[in-house]
Amino acid sequence: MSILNGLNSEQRKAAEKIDGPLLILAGAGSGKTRTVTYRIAHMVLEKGISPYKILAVTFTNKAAKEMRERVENLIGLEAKKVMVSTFHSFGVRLLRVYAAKLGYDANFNIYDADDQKKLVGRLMKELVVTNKQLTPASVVSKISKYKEDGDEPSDVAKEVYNADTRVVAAVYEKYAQELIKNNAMDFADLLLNTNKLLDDPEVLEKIQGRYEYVMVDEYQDTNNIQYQIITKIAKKHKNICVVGDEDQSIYGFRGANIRNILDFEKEYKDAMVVKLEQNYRSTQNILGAANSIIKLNTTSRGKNLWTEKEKGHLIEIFSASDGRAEADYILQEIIKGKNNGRSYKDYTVLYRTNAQSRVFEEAFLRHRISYKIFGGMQFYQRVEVKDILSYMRVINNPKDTVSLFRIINVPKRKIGAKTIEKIRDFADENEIIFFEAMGRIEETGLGSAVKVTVLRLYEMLKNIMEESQFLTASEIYDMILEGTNYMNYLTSYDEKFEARMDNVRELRTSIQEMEDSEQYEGFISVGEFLEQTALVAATDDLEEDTDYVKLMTIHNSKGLEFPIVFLVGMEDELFPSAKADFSDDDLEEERRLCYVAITRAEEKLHISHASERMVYGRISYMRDPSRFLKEIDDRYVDYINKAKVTPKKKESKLGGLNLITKADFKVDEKSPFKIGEKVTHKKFGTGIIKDVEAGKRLVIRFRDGDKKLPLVLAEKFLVKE
DNA sequence: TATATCGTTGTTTTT
DNA sequence: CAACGATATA
Repeated sequence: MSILNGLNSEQRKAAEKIDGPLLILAGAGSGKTRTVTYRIAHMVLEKGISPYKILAVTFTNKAAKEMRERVENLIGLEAKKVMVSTFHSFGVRLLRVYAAKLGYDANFNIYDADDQKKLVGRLMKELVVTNKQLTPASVVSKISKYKEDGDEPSDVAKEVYNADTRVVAAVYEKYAQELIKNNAMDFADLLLNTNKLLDDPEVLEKIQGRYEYVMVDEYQDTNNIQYQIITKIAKKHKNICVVGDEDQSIYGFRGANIRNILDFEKEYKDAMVVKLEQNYRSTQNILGAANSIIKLNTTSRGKNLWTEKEKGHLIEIFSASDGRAEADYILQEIIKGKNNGRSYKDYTVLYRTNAQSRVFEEAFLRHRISYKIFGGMQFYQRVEVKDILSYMRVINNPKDTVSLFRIINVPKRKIGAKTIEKIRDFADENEIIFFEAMGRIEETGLGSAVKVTVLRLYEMLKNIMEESQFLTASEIYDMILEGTNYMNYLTSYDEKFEARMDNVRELRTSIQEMEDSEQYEGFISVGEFLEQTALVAATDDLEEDTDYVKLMTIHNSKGLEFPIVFLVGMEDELFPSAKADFSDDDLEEERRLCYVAITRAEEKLHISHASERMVYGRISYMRDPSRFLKEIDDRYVDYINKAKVTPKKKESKLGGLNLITKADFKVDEKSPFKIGEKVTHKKFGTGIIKDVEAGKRLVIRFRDGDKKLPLVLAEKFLVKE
């Protein structure tokens, strides 16, 4: 009697295939995690494979934790020996061991988007970047793209495409050097450097030798670097099992390459492919609606999701007059449900952008409905929390100037830009790090008052650093708060200081919780704590049993399921996003996102849209219902208050992108390219020609902005679709 | 060097 | 709208 009897025939087929490449195409709600966990259990219990030899990679900590727990339920404590990890934590773990091979110390800090922006901003200032189009954020995003594609600064420098590229290349090069100097890695580095490490024969051999069986979850969302990492590890034994669903690939903007899953069989000719098509989650109507939308995607391989469940409720579509009315409708539905024996925790609100959470938050607050928002402004990113974390980061890694500059004058110590510059110069001259230069402040020739404050800060930090190995993170937190008198500083920060103080206290609680957890048994080093905070994901702390309404973006909802779902803000230019309006690839990704949203619902799905809504603090009028709404087959939906037909007069929307209108489609006979045509560029991807300037230059709207291309070059680099 | 005030700018989506 | 940066003034 095999443990696999708990699976259906297809799931079982997948779970039994242990050796060689395996592709599991797992439709939404088809028992993917069940299959994978049973597969692991089968390997360990029935095939006698050592759990140490198994590596399972997921995208979020929550998914990793769930997988670990479910394997543990099946095989007990042996489960702890299986390496279940996210890509990023797996990378960090390896990088800590082999940091030196890449010129890093083991205690490197991890930079988030905020830190990246700060550093890039600093470098742009140093390089005197005058182009106002290039903001730190935009440059960071370009650099991240390069990294996701595996392009080094030198690769970018070779491709001297235009002035912008040259500037970005220069910043990128400095940025890369600066990261090493600061002993810090950004998110992309965690993967990129892991991948580099695996080029080292010693490391590769060790990893390949250890992990004979590799599994990857959510394979449709792997980027090119993650693909390389997995390919290298699995190369020796070829026991690679990837699980995914091309219809749920929603992270293209972050470098995810849907081709990884689509081309798996080409890459591994002897791969077994198993399709899981029975859905255990949703009713027939919900599945029908989801299927009617996704079949319009050209990247969909086509699958037939089916269920034994009943037809269930029709999908209710509500047309609200404005955003407020939309929130009220949802509020009423929840109150009604609550009176009929449902709980808050049965309800989830899904939206396209984080900003949309606000109006619901206000409604729920007014009516004392308990709720929790996942994602958005993360706890660890708040100013006051980040301040304390920055102190910890300096203590963990004195080379980290991004953190050091952040806190050097917080609380106010009268250390300004001038002083920092002088200390920096001194540090450069003497080839020491900035922090050590602070300790030798006497030699800098700065004014005596400022010297005293700098030295006092240095000594405080140095003190904690020296003891830090023996101190647990909460003790270090206490020393920082005491040493800086931070709470006192907060009282005069702004009118929200009380909430800020609460957050700082909550940080203490979160350290304490980790410290007390089974994993750490009372001691967590400051480095370990920082690592945790850097790698948390929005829904990692989602608790199924707590009775609150959950609110999150559709992206954050992936992999989760909820009894009753409100899919809100279903309007063109919001969903699909206005920024996805110009290319088919983008539109298809938005459609997949819509598919993900619909398939989260188990019993009932509400979809709503509003004809007016506050956007950027102004009211946007006559908003059209989302085109995706029209794509749902009518037999699955119930319009509970059919929208008033609004006159079709397209005004140019405030803020956001102006859509290309008919008036733009004038024809320039001389040019082989016409306005409105779709073109592909090998670097920028698909775009739409917006303008043909005097027959000389094309303005093309690509995914990451408008580009101007001289006709001569255009003929060389552009391919018409 | 700190603070006050004004103007600009942006918002997809995230490990 | 709100967060952030640039500029002026103490």
